[in-house]
Amino acid sequence: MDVLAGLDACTTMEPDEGRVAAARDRLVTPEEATQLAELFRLLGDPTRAQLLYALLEAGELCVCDLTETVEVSDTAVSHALRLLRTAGIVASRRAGRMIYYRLADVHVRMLLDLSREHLRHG
Amino acid sequence: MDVLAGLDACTTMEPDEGRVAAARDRLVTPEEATQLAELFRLLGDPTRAQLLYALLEAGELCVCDLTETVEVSDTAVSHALRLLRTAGIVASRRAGRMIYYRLADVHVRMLLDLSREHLRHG
DNA sequence: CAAACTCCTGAACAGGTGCTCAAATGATAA
DNA sequence: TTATCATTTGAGCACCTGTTCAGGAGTTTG
Repeated sequence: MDVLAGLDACTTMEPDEGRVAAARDRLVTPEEATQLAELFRLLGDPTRAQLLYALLEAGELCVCDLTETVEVSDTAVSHALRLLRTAGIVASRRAGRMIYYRLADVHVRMLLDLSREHLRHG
Repeated sequence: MDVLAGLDACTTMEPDEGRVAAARDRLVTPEEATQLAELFRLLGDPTRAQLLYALLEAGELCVCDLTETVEVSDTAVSHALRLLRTAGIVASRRAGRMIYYRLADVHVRMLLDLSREHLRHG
């Protein structure tokens, strides 16, 4: 594989506005990388990951249901959910004295789904 | 949205081997969730994330090039790369006294790519 | 009202993480 | 060989993280 394959392309092709724009879109600044790391960091804990995959399967679960899916106290689950909620990874809804959590958006679902595929067929 | 939408389906439809098998494939055990968390944890550090996105853009880079993309010492970069290499996230190749690193497989590239999209259009 | 239930908050602490420094390894050049 | 370059390794340490415990807040039930 050519070490500089991507960078050498300009010696064999004329500049192209479309490709240039696409390359600029691909660039990730240190600030963006840090934001992405923050997202991954939140997914990168066994307790939180189990909660998220439980929500991926069930759609929506209350804290007491989620507590049964992991081996920690309900307090630890609550702390974990607060981190995920603050980061916009999950959303919550009150119904009586129970609070139901769900994955916040389709991107999070795709991320969890793709990662599961990576684990099994990577 | 119905809280138990997924679970109630069996009251309105006959069992279906295809759907049952698909549901079983979707289930993530605590052990799998923990493995996935380990993957996310490794992506969840600003230094490592910057290195990975640099590799995503450039294809292949030596340690000295990678050191220029982050604000830490070459030693810290080496420690970070060892973690990623041990986990099978990056692969390395020696050429003279330089060692070139690249992303290990297409799944990692897709994961980084999808996450970048999440950050920008989520 | 009080009791019961679900969930959240703050404090404290053991354990883990990522950094730098100093030293070592492997490879090329003089 | 000796010197130099690129990278790795191990030690030490400041900082961060996730947990439990104790207590509080909001909601329904008797």
